[in-house]
Amino acid sequence: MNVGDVSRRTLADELATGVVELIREQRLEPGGQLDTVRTLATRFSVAVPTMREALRRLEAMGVVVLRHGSGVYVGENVGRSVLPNPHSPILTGERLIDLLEARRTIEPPIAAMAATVRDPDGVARLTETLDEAEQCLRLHDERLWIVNLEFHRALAQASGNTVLAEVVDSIVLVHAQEQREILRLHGDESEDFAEHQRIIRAVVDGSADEAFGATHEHLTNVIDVIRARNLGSEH
Amino acid sequence: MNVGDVSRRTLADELATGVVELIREQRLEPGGQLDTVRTLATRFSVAVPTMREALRRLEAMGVVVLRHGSGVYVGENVGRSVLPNPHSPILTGERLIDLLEARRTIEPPIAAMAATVRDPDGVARLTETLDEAEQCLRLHDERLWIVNLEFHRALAQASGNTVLAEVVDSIVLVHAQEQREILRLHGDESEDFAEHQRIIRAVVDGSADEAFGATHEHLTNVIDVIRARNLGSEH
DNA sequence: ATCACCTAGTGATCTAATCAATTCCACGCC
DNA sequence: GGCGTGGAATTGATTAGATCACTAGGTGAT
Repeated sequence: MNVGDVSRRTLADELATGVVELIREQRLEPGGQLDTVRTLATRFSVAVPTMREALRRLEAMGVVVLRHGSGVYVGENVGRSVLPNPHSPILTGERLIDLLEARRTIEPPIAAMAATVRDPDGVARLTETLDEAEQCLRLHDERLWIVNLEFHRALAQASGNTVLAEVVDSIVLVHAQEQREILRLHGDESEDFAEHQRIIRAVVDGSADEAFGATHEHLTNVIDVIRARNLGSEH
Repeated sequence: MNVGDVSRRTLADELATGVVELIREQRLEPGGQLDTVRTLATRFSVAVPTMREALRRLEAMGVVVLRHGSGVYVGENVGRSVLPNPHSPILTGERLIDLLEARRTIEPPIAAMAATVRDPDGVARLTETLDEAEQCLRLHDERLWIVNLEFHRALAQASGNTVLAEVVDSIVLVHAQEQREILRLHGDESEDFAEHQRIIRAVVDGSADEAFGATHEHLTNVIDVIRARNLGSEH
């Protein structure tokens, strides 16, 4: 996205924009159904493969979903500003540290906001992920790493700031495998869980400073573990 | 991107992944040329329109660029984790405040990092945007808002953290028009410029606290202006 | 050396057909 | 009457083939 770019746009690009505008005019929400590919092609006076190219663009952004045999639907990302790149390379070394340090920069103030706002739904969702994590711990369920991702996403949503929520969502999801590996390297799931508990308690108590500190400390611990491991693996 | 999603993938989706892997195998950098669409289709044993659909997906992410009459090239976003959604809705009201508050959360620590790191190239680029902004001010060049965007992007890059740089880049670019309107509503370009100057001076001086404070104050000022304007326009 | 023109290569779009998945409806059985 | 199954219709997915539009490189003329 180049602000001053005046290069010629393809028809597929124009059509993608046109479809998004149609979604907006029809006030369709995520999950809502659009016209069929063939009807959209007729509507915009183009061939079906051309409309398909446009829809593939939108599909890549999660703005639409094409269901074989069913139709075209509005995707969850239609209102989003920031997206994860599903083709992002696996982060290692310094890039992985960058990721964690970025999270350590962004997530503590998010936790403080969540403690300040104390939205009942946000808090409920947070507590829910904690319950799920506890169950995974008890049952030695390897889905724990997924539940941990959900915890961080829920925390960001509990901040009440949609842009920050999208940012954390994007970072956490696009590097889900890395997060999985990080939990493995951490080696102490119970301690990780306890740190999440401490963060939630601070949010529930409305203690913004404690929430900030707990989150910062939690992510610092993670960074330290990964740093030590990286140094180890490079000898 | 749903971590646990096991639904059937389309061929276009598989091909998109295949092309990205090819880019990686061939160690192509942004700007590097891939095989032609027809050759790629042959290589992956699919029809040309199917390969085109896959490439449209990748084009939407900025991972490839299709140049009419020339060929297929690797795009700038090939290594990125976080992307702006070019079809994002224009933010207004509370969503716009969310955007600004997100920036106020993320950018002050970024400025502090930039002051700590004090990378010569980063600082040079920052100073460059300041010179450009000064020129725009002097000549009453309306491109000032673009240069201001560049300032914030350069600041994020000067932090040395690639993930944070991508996040700021995404936020700032996807909502470029809103930023333009914000500068207009601000009404005092010279003051805005002076605040940017103060931030850069702090970075150059290696004063992390001052950089943090100056950035925080700058964005708080912007938020206050927009808040007052929003309250005004809703009566 | 530079500019203009032409050709070949390559992306862009179209037409038309067939294949594959989903949904809906009708019929039969319990 | 309700439920289950099968088939038809609808809709997305992919293919094959053709034509159009743009770019890059090479050659010839000035």
